[in-house]
Amino acid sequence: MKDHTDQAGQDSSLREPISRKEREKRAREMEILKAARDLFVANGFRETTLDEIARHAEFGKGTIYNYFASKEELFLGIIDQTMDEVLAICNDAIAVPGDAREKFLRYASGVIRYVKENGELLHVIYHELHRGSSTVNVTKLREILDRARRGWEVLARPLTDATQNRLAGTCDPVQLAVLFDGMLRGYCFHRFSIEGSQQVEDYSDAAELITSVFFDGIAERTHEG
Amino acid sequence: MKDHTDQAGQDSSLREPISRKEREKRAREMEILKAARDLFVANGFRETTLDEIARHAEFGKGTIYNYFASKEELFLGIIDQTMDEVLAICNDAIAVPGDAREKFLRYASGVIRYVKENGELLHVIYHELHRGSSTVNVTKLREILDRARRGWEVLARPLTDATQNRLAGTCDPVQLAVLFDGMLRGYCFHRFSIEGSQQVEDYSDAAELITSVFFDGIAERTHEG
Amino acid sequence: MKDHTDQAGQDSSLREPISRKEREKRAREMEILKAARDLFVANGFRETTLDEIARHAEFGKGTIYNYFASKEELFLGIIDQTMDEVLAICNDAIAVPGDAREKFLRYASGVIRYVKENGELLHVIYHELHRGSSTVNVTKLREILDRARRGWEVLARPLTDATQNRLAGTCDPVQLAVLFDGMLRGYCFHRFSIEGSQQVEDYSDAAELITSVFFDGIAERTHEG
Amino acid sequence: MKDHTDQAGQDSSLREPISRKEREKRAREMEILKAARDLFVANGFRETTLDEIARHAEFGKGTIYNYFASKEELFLGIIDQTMDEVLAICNDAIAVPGDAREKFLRYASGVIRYVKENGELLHVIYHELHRGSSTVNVTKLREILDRARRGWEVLARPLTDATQNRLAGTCDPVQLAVLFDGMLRGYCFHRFSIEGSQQVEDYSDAAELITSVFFDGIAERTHEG
DNA sequence: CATGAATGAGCTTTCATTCAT
DNA sequence: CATGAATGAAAGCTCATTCAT
Repeated sequence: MKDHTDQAGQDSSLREPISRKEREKRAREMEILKAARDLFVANGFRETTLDEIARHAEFGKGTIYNYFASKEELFLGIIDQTMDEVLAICNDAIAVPGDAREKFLRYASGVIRYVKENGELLHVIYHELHRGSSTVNVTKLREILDRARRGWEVLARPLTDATQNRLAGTCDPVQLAVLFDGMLRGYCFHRFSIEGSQQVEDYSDAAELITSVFFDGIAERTHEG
Repeated sequence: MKDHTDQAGQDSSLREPISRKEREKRAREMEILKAARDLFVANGFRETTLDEIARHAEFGKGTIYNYFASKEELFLGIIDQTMDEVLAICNDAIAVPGDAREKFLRYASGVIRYVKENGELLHVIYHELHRGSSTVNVTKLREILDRARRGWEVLARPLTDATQNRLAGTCDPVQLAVLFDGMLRGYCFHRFSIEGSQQVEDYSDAAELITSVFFDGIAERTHEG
Repeated sequence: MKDHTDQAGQDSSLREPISRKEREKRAREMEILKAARDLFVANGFRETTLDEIARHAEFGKGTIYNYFASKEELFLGIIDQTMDEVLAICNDAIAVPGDAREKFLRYASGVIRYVKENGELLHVIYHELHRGSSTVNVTKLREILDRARRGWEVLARPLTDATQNRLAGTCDPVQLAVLFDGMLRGYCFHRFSIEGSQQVEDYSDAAELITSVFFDGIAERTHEG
Repeated sequence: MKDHTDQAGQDSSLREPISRKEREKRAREMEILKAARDLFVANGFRETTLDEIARHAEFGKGTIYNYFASKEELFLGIIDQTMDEVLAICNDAIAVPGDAREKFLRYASGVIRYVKENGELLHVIYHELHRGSSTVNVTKLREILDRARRGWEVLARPLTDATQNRLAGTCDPVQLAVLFDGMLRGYCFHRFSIEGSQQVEDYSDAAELITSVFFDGIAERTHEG
């Protein structure tokens, strides 16, 4: 049995040849990222000290530097993580069977749930991204922005079809995806930050509303019938 | 005659009791605000130092403190200014004759122009507001958020009318205003920050697009006719 | 005639050759000294700002500099004043008819009253004097210390007489004056600063006690009779 | 045997559970206190900068803050030290066999030696204490003053006995201790600060003189015999 | 002369980063 | 590798002094 387990371990290691050491290293890296993320979300990037991160991650301060070359790199690691997660939401949404409306509905509820759980992480990230912080590797920054763009491109895909989007051909579908995203983020910021409603409510209504406004608009259809 | 002159003097002094000194003081205060605003927009609040502000404003560091009790107060001064300006855009938009669509179109182009000129000032402000930076006077903070809300309420007014908004009665018009604002800010962030297109283009197209999406949605009207 | 007038002027100048302007100047100087003294006593020298002094003296800050070249000079002015007052107490005491004990009793009550009225002024002065503050003109400092010494010398005078002081000849009378002064200042510091008894009490008891200890000691006279 | 050794090890660790690290930490803390004390004595508390302290202690500025939360805390640490040392002088004096005179003689020479070695530390401390610097924790301040009082109470103890003190019953013995202390401090201030005689002289003469004045007074005993 | 706005050197304190253990 | 004490550059802020009015 023991051998078998080992072999199983080896099998998986054939795909990802990760030794125990390597696995532990990754695990510790994740723990650090988790701790830092919590604090960045709660207090912002500049406002969070490495002492706090180390204490919260239950590691020595020096250890953090064995995993991330600087506080900035640590932040970039979090952005990487986040970008992956957001991209996953996009891909998940796009995989939903049905028309664009259903895919966007899924995206909307995915994002709202994510913001509810991760707070202003996206806000903090965009804030830091925006100010091309002098120290950040410009290459790295471009790469991150590219990944953000990729999310919108994924969302834009169903909108290229004229049956899904009456504006197809007249305007950039990515643009439209950006607008949808804007509504979502506007909604989240208003609801979670300004109004601060933290009670666990159903937010599928909100997702429905936003999707409905996006696809149908709010105007009375006077010309119908 | 003497009385008359005196009274005339008093009359004008009632309207403009502002001495040259006072005027110069105000002017310098505006210069400082302008310099600080530039830097806050470019680099964020925390990342801007008072030395930089002083240098950029071409004043001594101490002078800044003669006008604003702290860096925080200076920032609050900028927020005040900004809130006034944004509220002015709202009121200007609402005063446009015609239906809600025309008012929102005006608001959209107003905001886009404002962001083009002032950069991500709003973004920076919301970022700081949100984190309720410990030192900020809580009363002051609430007051600022109230003023933000007031802007949305102004915008929401034309949406309370069912002829303007098919959703009137089913959802909060302020919510809708927030969504519209979200699209606008999403658009601006995408265009000015991410893509960084700074060339002076016409952005009435963008305003039209956003307004159109908001009122008519992007869906094909298959059921028409 | 001119000479004469001048001389008369000089003569009277010893009494009052002082023009209105000069008189007003002196008066303003005194006002500034008074205001500064109040604040130095209350808060110490370093802790008192020139803004406070100007406000309390009801003069512009620049005006202070027309009368005193620096904050330090202002402080030296106060020291001058104080030294004069303390020397006056010494001289007043020494002029009392009777033996040394009566003179010292008068000195003691004079000092206690002075400290009661002027608070820790002497303490503040000695504190600043002691640390040969780098900026203080060394000549000025020596001069001040000389004046302090002069006070003790005045007090020491009646102690040079062997009928007044059994130790005359064996120890320096100035030393003894210093010890008496030490008791006085120890008493005042303890009573006014440590215990903080501010109620207007009679302090002739204290003066009597101190004088009595100084002249008679506290030991039981077992060998009397 | 093993247990025994272990236990022995534990026993000694109970008495001295101080690791090398801990010992070194204490040693560095002492070094910082020593450096700060030197400078505070020489220049006063307000006039000493943390840069100077760091330089004189041969530590980085930040290191000081690893040991003391603020300049104020550092000063309080010094006060603690000093109060302990002064109290030790009191207790040592009181433990001397013999009558009050012998105890006070010991106290006098102890204080003179202490002041000679530590300069006007006490003067600086009292100066700061008195002005109840706004930031100082009031509780801490009261505690310090209580400790000062305790020293006087210790000294006052032998004076409660009527055979030692002809004034017992008529005046507070603590008061008398304060007067003795005043003479001592007056003497030290005069000798070490004003006159600045730094040569290593014998000062038992001074202690004798002060004690003699305190117990016997300086008056000629005309009524004797 | 009186004034007080402007000034910048200098203060205390924080914190990302290094490195000896 | 993990650690956290040591570090000093850099931050926000104060205030004695100057000088144009």
